[in-house]
Amino acid sequence: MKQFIPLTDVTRTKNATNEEIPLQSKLETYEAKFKALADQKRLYILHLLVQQNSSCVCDLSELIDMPQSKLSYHLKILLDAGLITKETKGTWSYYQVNTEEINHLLSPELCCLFRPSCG
Amino acid sequence: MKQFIPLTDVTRTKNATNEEIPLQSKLETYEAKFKALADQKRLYILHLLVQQNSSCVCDLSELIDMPQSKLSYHLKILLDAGLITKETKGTWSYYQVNTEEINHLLSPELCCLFRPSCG
DNA sequence: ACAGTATATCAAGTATTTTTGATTAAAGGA
DNA sequence: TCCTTTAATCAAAAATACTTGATATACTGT
Repeated sequence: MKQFIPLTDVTRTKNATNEEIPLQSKLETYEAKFKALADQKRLYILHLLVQQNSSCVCDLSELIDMPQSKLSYHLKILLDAGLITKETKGTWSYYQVNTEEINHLLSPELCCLFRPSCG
Repeated sequence: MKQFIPLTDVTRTKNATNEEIPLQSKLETYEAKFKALADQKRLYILHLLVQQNSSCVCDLSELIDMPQSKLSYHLKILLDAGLITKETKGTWSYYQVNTEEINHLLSPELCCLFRPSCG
């Protein structure tokens, strides 16, 4: 599995050990993040997750009317891209939007789509 | 071909005729835009375009070392998503980044990747 | 221990996207 | 006019991504 690199580390242009991050690896990271966003179903999952604040797969599965295996597949893509986080409690997996990451990536007006209050 | 809808019309939540834009059609628009960004080659093309300010296909083709037909294919995807604009002069097609659209879509720090000066 | 629930993963099939090389059309210059 | 350049499009092949249904694992409650 591809390792999740936080956006802050990419936009800063230098990583923790003060080395320049080459353009190529920046583009790879962005590609993965935009790929994760490049799907209506996943955008809708993000939208639902924000409104629920935190939700397990089975609850989401009913909200979005999507078979469990399909939902897990899409959640994994969002997770690997660092756009959501996962916390496991017993057999349940609770997913949450990684707001900080979304804010680093998207414009304020677009982030709005992923906030509880506004449309 | 899918019609380009400016982001402003989507984030405003109402269109010109004051009708609510349903979530579904917003998500469709975003999906198209993120799909266009979800590719290393296209991100690099955007990056080059910003630095050149304006460039024709043949010049870009040398900069990026990519066959012409492939480049035209990717440029069309960016164009259809409204992320770049095209101006034809004789046999030449000059492409340019649609800065306004990029600014509406991406965070200020990310937009930085698509500005002449910074990284 | 047993039955039931939650979720991840797998393999196969399907669909979509990308690449490639060729062709076409339109414009410029000798 | 004829040759060259520019760039869009096309069709086929190759590569990716998504869907589906089944299976496996781990936990819950009785």
